[in-house]
Amino acid sequence: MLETATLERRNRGPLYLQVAGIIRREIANGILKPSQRLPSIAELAQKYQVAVVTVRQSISLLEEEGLLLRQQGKGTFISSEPKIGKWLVLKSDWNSLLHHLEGKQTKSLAVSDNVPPPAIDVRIGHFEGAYRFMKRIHSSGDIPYALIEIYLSQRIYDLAPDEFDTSMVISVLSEMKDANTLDLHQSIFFTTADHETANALNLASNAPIGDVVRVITDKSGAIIYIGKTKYRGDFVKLEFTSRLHRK
Amino acid sequence: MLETATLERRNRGPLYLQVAGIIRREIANGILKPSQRLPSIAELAQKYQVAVVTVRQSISLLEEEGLLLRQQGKGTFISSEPKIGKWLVLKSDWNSLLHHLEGKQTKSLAVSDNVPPPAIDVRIGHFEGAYRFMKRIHSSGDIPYALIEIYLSQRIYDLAPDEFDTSMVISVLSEMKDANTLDLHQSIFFTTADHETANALNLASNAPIGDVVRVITDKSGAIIYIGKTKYRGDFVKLEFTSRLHRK
DNA sequence: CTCAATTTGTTCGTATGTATG
DNA sequence: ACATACATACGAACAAATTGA
Repeated sequence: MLETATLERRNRGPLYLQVAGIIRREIANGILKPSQRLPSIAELAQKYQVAVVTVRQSISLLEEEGLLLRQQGKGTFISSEPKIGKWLVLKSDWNSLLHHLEGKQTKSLAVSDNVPPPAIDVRIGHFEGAYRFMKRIHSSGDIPYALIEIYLSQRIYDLAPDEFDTSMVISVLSEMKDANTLDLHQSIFFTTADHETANALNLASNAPIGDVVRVITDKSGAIIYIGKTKYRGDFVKLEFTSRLHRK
Repeated sequence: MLETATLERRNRGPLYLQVAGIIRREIANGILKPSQRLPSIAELAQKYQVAVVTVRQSISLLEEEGLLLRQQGKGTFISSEPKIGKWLVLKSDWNSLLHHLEGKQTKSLAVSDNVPPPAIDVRIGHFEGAYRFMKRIHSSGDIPYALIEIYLSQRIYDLAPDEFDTSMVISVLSEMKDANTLDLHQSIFFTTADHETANALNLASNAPIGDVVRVITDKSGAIIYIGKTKYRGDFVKLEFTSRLHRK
């Protein structure tokens, strides 16, 4: 009885896509490096316990994507300039959230006033009245890398509507008085792109994405900001840095 | 012009799996709530632009997974106790990393001494000599939720080998002198399970996971710890909390 | 230079799975 | 439930390019 090991024969989609996914990820993560030679197709087939033809199909797909280069008689090589594995690094502490706009564009998709706040399954704080809703896409160069839904307390929005409309919301918030009494809560989920996100970010509907929910509360515990951001998994990495201080 | 919208007709696997994935995700994210009634199969087919039979196939799969309950003549309902969407919350700041072991088990998979450090593509710090390698699985109840590979500076390990072998490494580190001069760098990637991770965590090979790389440096900038952790996306969420302090 | 070994490329055939009407 | 079309997975045979003995 052969152990199929890693690959799911049922319910998880075509084998050749699973194999392609594994190799694609190894390239993205730098395990396979540019110009490096892949094991022969026969070896890969042995490794993953699939037919040679199936591996070939995976390889063909990755070649179309520009990640691999095949040479008859020589072997298969990682492209010297794979368009993958170049991470957009987002440092996600308070200070760094502010200046991450150089070379990046924001496009507004939707806006509406006096919206009820979304369900937040935590006891982070309490809601206050109505919120202003804004949906935006962030791009870096040509590449859309995040889809964000913002709920900003209407009370806060009305303090500086023009600025909130044209600038990054968190950036504007940080310029306001009492800004240093605000708390930032970030929840990170690892999931796959839904319908809308896949469209907006030009992804397949099962592509891995990061779902980050940011909630900002003021010193009274009122929730003044909720931001739900979906990041492309193949392009974005988040970074957090902290100094140990024991309690 | 019909909107195919979300679903990929090519190269992304069977339609019924894509549809099942969408519904599964909506349950996990709380968009569809326990005991709630699903739209009729005909409506779903209309919504996703696929054949009725295809939706039926998706529904059957989710019923097998225990997420849905079908009642002839009434409709399809979200299970009242879906085994999904109940998050294991890991607070990932320094203090919280220490006590996150109640009700959780750690199993050691591999250990080896004097290993060269892995490639770290950053200028976080400098390596020092050899490292001790440890591979572990963390479980909560019956559920394995993380696979972690640890590289601990051999110099540090030799200070308290027994404790590092039996306890959580970061926890032991924090008990050592000069602990409050240590810096923690966390990088978070959104990706899909590879071969080994899928096996270890009992996942399909393309399931979404979070890949967190933690690097700890001492005050001289020496890298004393590298931890590469892969978290199950369907079970783990990370939380970060911070207070705004403007510079 | 020739030959053998290796590796990818191409083309059959066949069985099963998937999607639709 | 059935019929049809297409996709997926496998194995096998042979062709073409590369390498090194």
